[in-house]
Amino acid sequence: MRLSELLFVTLREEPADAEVRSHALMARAGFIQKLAAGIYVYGPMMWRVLRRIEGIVRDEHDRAGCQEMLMPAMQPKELWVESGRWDRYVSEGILFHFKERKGSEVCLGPTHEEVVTNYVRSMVQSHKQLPVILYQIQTKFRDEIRPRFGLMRGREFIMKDAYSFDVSADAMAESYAKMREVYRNIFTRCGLRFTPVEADSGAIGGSGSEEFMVDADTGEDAIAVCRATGYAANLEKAVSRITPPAQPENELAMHLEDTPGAKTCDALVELFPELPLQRLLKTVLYKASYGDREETVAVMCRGDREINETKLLNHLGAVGIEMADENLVRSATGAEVGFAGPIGLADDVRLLADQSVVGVQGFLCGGNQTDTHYLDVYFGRDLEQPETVDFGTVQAGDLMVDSDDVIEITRGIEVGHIFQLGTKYSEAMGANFNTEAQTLEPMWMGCYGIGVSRVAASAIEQNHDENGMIWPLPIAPYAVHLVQMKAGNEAQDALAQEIHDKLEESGVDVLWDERKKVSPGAKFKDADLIGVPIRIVVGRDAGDRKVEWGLRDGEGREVRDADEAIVAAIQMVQESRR
RNA sequence: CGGGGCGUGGCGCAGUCUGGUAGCGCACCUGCUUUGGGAGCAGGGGGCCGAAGGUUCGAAUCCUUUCGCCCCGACCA
Repeated sequence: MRLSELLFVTLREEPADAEVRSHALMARAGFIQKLAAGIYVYGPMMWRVLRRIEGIVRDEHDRAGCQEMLMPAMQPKELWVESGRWDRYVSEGILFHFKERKGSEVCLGPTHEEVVTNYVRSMVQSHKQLPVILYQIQTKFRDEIRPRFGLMRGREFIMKDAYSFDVSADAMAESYAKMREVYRNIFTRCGLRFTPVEADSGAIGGSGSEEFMVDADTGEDAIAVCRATGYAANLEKAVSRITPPAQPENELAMHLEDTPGAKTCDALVELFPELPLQRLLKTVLYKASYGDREETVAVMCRGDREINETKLLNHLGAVGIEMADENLVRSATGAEVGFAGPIGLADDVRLLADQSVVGVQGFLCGGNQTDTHYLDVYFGRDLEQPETVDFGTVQAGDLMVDSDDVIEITRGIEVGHIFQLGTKYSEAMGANFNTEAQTLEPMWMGCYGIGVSRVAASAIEQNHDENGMIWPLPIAPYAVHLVQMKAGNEAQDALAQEIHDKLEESGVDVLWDERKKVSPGAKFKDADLIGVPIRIVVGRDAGDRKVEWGLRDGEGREVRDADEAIVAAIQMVQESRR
């Protein structure tokens, strides 16, 4: 492709609203253009990248026996009421929905469990038709609370979603295992460094679930990993072991102390410097909602630990939880915010404890009166230890549950998520099949998502330098950037044309910069910015059939014979497709 | 949802406090020169200053309303 014939515009300055590198670079290079918050135009160059990623996704799915299809983006409310998700998605505000002409309500699909289940329940009647795995690549819509980071968290984005249907839990697990392999292959082929992690299944529901995280410091998700054992889990889900603090030297009677203004653990530590932070138990109040009712929940937790709201939410089985506001704290504790404790809470408050309190004795906790705390409190003696569950957030340095290996915390970008849904949707929506024994049973489902546009953004987050993007060859918009120094020079024109033609004939996509009146410096800057992985420069040695060969990441720069360069490029491209 | 900030040629910004009819850099167009890391000179085109209403002889600038965008926060007691 001749660059002079493309709609190709690069900016010297970064757009003011770009926060992460991938966003800034893609915008500068004209790959994307913002239309509204979290909504982007994919330019021709970007679309080439997305199609490459889609190609790999398709190839791996098809190879595993999955079948591609396409479902509507517009979905009737009725389906979502059937699955029971309408109210939750609407109240969380992430569903784009509207009334159509006749007044019935419609949403723009954020995901397609309902539609695919509806489709399959009428298409599949017999166990003989199972298993089946369907997938599609399509634009999804989510009215994110706060879209940001360019393509990383948009309100409209491209997603591949797949759904498996099986006759039993075991068969579902087999499909799931197959898809896990498909995912590993896809991300490996895309040239990404990634970590599969155990995950919480969230609003989609279900049991087993793993996320595929692209390793990146700018990632929105925190991950707990243990190098020794290979354990890796999303922080929402991660579990660990911590050791209880030393027991107090002598047992004193519980008593109330004045702690004026000491509303935080930090303030209390200053007030009682001899007391270790681990022997300070905070009590955090939450408002849990269950759709039809609400409940106030108090959770005790060690002063040096933090509560994991996802674990709490899951344990409670609530639709949502949020930190209690000032008024609720006052009515539950009788005190201002900052003095909540387990003793003397209002009757309707449910008291729980995180496992970090296990073995803590002689501790400090809130007095449920403004400006007071209890000191030297003992479980068993002064109060019953409340129901104790793991509600804690893993911290760097924690130990594995079943070994003495240490856990560390890293960050990643979630590009894929696979779930075992079980029969949640098939039961709710009556997606049943006839068994060999002539009984009717719900299908066992799995669902599997890949953020295609996010894969592109995370590839740049992982591969760039101060000059621009560096695309992994398998997903690069072009494989070879042919930079012609001086357009109009006879020898250069002839050699560049020849290289271009030979590469294209071999199926290698070439971007040929033959722009006139553009200085060599500008051409190099543009080439660096758009990050095509292989670069061949046709310049002053064109008469001798010599070119400069180099990779965008700076490797292997040398003067080569033109024919050698052609062969080398073809070979690299072919290798990258395996 | 709470707080803060910003909307001025395609992009990045100044001008707003102290009203007088819009400017700079990049990009773009024409010509000449230039050609291995964002070339030089000369000439040129393009903006009802987010929108609506108000104050005024006069509004990018002051007042009111509204829309959009960005950032931070959403309280670990």
